[in-house]
Amino acid sequence: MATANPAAEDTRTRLLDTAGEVFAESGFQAATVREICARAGVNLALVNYHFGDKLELYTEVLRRSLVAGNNGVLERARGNEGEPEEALRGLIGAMVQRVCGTGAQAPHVRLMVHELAQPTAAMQRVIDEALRPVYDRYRELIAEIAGMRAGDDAVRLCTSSIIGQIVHYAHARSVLPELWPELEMTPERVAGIARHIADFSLAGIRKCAKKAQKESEKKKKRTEK
Amino acid sequence: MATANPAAEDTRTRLLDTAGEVFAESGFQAATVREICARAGVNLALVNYHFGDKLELYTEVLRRSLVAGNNGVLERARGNEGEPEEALRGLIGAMVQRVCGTGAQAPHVRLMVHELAQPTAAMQRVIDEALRPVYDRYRELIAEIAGMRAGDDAVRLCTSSIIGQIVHYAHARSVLPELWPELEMTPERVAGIARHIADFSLAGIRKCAKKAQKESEKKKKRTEK
DNA sequence: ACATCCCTTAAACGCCCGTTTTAAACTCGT
DNA sequence: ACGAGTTTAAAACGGGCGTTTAAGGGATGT
Repeated sequence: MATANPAAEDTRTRLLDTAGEVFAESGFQAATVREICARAGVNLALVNYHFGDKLELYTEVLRRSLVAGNNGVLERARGNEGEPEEALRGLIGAMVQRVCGTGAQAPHVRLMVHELAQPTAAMQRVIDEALRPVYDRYRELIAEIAGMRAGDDAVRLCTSSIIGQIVHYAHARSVLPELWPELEMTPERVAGIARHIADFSLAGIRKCAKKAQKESEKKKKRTEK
Repeated sequence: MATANPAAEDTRTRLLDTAGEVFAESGFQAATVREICARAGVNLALVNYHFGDKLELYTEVLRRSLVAGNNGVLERARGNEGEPEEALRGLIGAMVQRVCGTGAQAPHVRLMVHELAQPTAAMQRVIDEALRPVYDRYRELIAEIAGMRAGDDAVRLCTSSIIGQIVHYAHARSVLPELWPELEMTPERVAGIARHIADFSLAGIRKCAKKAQKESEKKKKRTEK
């Protein structure tokens, strides 16, 4: 056995990259092995030779995408320990940049959009490796800012509110140009969107915190009576 | 010609209803004519007899869904003219109920989710009849609340924030039970989600309004100098 | 009663899919 | 230099899809 053909790794990688693009465009079901191989400039049988079948190719694409996708998002928020508001801003900024970006990161997000619309067997892995860590990190930060516990319903609602605002730009990508024709995703615009979501959400979180405080005071009074 | 066979209308309707369910589950591409006919208990060829082909069946399903879907959403917000905040709360409540509802309205939303993930030729109709009216109504209300114009970027950002929060519950439907296992979509819970989004967003909108006011004052000062 | 027309049925067609097979080309240890 | 082992190429296979076709009911108007 021993040394593999040096071209083989190239072909395998090229196949993975191209598959990532095609799966990102069409989703797992609608993407075809023929399309992937044609675009990669490799033979049709290579998918089965290198990966066994279409599903394993997809799984490998998704695995690589998850590894590459999480790099930098959670880390960007780790830097500002002790300043939860700045950490939240950093996390929102990183995610918005990923979601709205038009560069190499776009396939990662579009893969997720398809996976959410039509989950495959790989969904559980996506949840555990990509979604839950981010979701939990948001809850931590929001709980700290609002002075609540990460398990509180109010914290979870705020978390959904923030994530919803961000991923909306991924899901609405195909219709936003119709509803907001002037919108162009320049770096400044992306930063502006992130700033808006952070400001908007911090105001919302503080409102939730006040509301919860009032209610707990009411409860206190009630028990005192 | 005159009187059509009464059974014909039945099968046509049954086909439409079943197709709505199947398309909502799988999307246009992944749904199969055979599955639809089998579930409806009708012959395979009837899709082509009654509708011509799969795409026209889908278009008709979508058309009916759009008609049924818009009924009540915008109307519920029309009642409170002159009180934009209450109108906004009503609009958010109606949309959340539709998105989170588990009843007959669920297919409508899921159709949209699939259409967004993988747009078909019917996308333009979806935008014009379902999305733009709601989007514009949000902009009107937000502009009124914030004291801005509906065309302002800040208003559009707030609109995306609100819509994003709401439709998040549609897109995340397949993963939310994993991330928030205790969540059950009881009517009270749905109402609570709507209330949260309204409170959260009104706080965000007011923050945006303040920010815009400060900036316009700064500009004023700058021009005075 | 019969002819008419709309509706339904069952079977088949052609196409594209994922996958497999067969043979040719290439690489590398000896 | 050469043959064993590995990688590529091309064609074909079986299956599921949307769609079509040709024939079979069944109520209706005369």
